[in-house]
Amino acid sequence: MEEGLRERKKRETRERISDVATGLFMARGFEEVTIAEIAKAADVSVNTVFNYFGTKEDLFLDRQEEVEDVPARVALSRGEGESVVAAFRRDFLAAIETRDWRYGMNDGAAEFGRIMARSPSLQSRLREIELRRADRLARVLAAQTGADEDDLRPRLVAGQILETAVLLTRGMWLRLMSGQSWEEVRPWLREQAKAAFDLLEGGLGDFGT
Amino acid sequence: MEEGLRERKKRETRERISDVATGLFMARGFEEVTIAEIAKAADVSVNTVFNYFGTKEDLFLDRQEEVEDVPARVALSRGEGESVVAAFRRDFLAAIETRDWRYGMNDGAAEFGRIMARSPSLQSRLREIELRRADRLARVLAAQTGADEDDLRPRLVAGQILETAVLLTRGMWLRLMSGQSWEEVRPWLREQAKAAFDLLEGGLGDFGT
DNA sequence: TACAACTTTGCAGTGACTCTAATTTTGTGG
DNA sequence: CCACAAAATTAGAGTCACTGCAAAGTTGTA
Repeated sequence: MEEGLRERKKRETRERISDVATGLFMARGFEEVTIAEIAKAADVSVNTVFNYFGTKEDLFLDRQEEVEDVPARVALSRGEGESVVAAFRRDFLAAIETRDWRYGMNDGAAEFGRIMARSPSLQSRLREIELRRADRLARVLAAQTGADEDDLRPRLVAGQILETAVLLTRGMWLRLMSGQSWEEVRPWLREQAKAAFDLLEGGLGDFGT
Repeated sequence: MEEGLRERKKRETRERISDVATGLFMARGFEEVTIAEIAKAADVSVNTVFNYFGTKEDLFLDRQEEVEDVPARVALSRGEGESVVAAFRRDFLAAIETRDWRYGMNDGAAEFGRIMARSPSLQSRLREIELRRADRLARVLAAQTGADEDDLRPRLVAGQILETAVLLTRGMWLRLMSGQSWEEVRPWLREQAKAAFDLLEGGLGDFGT
């Protein structure tokens, strides 16, 4: 299937807008940049920006949406007899070693975190994406375990696991943002991830007594 | 300490605005009502509305914010030797029997849920409140267990517990919204709550194998 | 080359929210 | 009871994300 001129132009325009926007956000922060500026810098009209991106937040969180089904895929592709928690533990610990961008561990992480931290609307949008991730994971788990419609457990399991991953990631961001290098953060993250998944696997039990 | 005329008027104005707004939202939905309408109906200027409520969402979620520290208090007031999970299980199961409004189990729950369900911005605001609840609970837990600054576990425990409560509540809302009576929903909620807290207490272990 | 389909644009809104400068209302000291 | 300060309310003008529509431009196709 050839990519015609029309398709190519559309892709290019979309990428140009996204790149220009990201550059401006990085330089000056999310709230401080208006869509009108982005449009002008990308040499398109404001309406064209909205043709490609439904909201301003989408301009920044584009790639997060793309990987909305990552957790569901982790659950689907786990080994025979491997528990769900085990699969996510393995995936997350591997991500630490490879600095997987799907978990926000790539190079720009500190800057990404700084921008997120200063914009409530971006944070809220990210939470939305995480919510959809959890819902999708829950559907996969429900199908795999044959749980019936009324059973909340698949959704609970999905929620617990993703909440764990989110909190680990948030901790990582905070440390990167405070100026620590990735090599300083990595051991902490490894250790906390292990503790977190242990807690998840073994339960909160008598925590706090 | 007397309540002077000024204080009384302020309180009355605030309540009038909040009541008028809630009434309009109930009748026509959140997005469908403008602040200008609310101001006119409450016989104040638009600016006065913003004097009392920072955002439109706050007009509806006023009471939720008031009880932002409920989970922290549950943790603080638990019995000697009682685990955190046990305390929340107890509190939640009790709430089911008394239809505690703090857990959204009061009479207007179905209508409340319907309005929430149709407004993404309200949902996002509620998530924010829940986030702050979890942060506050985490601080209490950290203090109680003497966990050090780097230890994510208190925040993880807080997150897991509140996520559980949120999902139980969401399930309840969905059922109430679909027309089921409270008497039909209650047994389901009891059962699911027990299962949920069991899962939380004992861990996800080999779920999904 | 003509025509249909699609993309981009301009224009005119709407509505939440902000800022500033009046104007009104309330508490207080003489 | 009367000024005067402090606080509350208001009007007015503006910003910005986002929407809807119709006109203009571009691309694929017969």
